[in-house]
Amino acid sequence: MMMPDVYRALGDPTRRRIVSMLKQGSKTQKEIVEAFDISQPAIKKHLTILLEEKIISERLKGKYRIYSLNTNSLQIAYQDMLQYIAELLDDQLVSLKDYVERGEIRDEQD
Amino acid sequence: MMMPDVYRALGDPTRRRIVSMLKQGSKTQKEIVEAFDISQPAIKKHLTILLEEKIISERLKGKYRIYSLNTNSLQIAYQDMLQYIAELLDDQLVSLKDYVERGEIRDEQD
DNA sequence: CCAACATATAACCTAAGGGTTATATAAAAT
DNA sequence: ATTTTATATAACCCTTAGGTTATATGTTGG
Repeated sequence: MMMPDVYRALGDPTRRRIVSMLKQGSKTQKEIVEAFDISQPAIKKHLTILLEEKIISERLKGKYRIYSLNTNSLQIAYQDMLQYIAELLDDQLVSLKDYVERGEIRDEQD
Repeated sequence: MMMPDVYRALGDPTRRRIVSMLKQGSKTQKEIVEAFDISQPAIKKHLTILLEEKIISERLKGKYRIYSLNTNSLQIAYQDMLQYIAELLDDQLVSLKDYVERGEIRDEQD
């Protein structure tokens, strides 16, 4: 089991479309398949990846599989990214300091 | 030339590590290479991709190439992703707004 | 000038990603 | 009980991504 990777999950345009679809509400696999031009197994693979990365969740209803957004994970992903940017900006101040201190004299390394 | 895709740039863990390194300050290619277990050409490829997506920039200093974060672009990149996720979450984002306004996160710069 | 160093580039390998078709399985409908 | 429907799975193809080694190019120090 690996750490959920939102970059992996959302890195593919088809998966982003699926996720966007699910924003409108839960959908069966069949409904999702019909919304795309690609085959059912291909869609299934995308769904599996989204499940693995916890972006969506799945429940059974008879012969149907119903997929919905996992808002919890998305929210966490969102916060992680915000945090990341925040840290970046903070460090940037340090970096500026670093630049001033070390200046252009960078060829005296070893 | 291919479609600029921030997920492409940040989708690879090695590239994210490089970005994290550069958060600490500018580095020569050599310094970056030495921080990883992979070969110089491999690192070079990652740097090229980050350059293409404008996440980093490069300047020459004699025989050295010095890489630094393009803070603005990185920020925009993350904001794009955040925007996407935010749209997915819509109403759920109230608590998040709260979180942001608490001042732990500064998502604007001067 | 020459040797050493930093980087660039070419050629190649392998694994993974995204797609396919064909077929198996499970639930529902007839 | 059979057929239809929804989903799962297997086997395969093609392209790309990420890595390698070997070598060329450019810059600097001795």
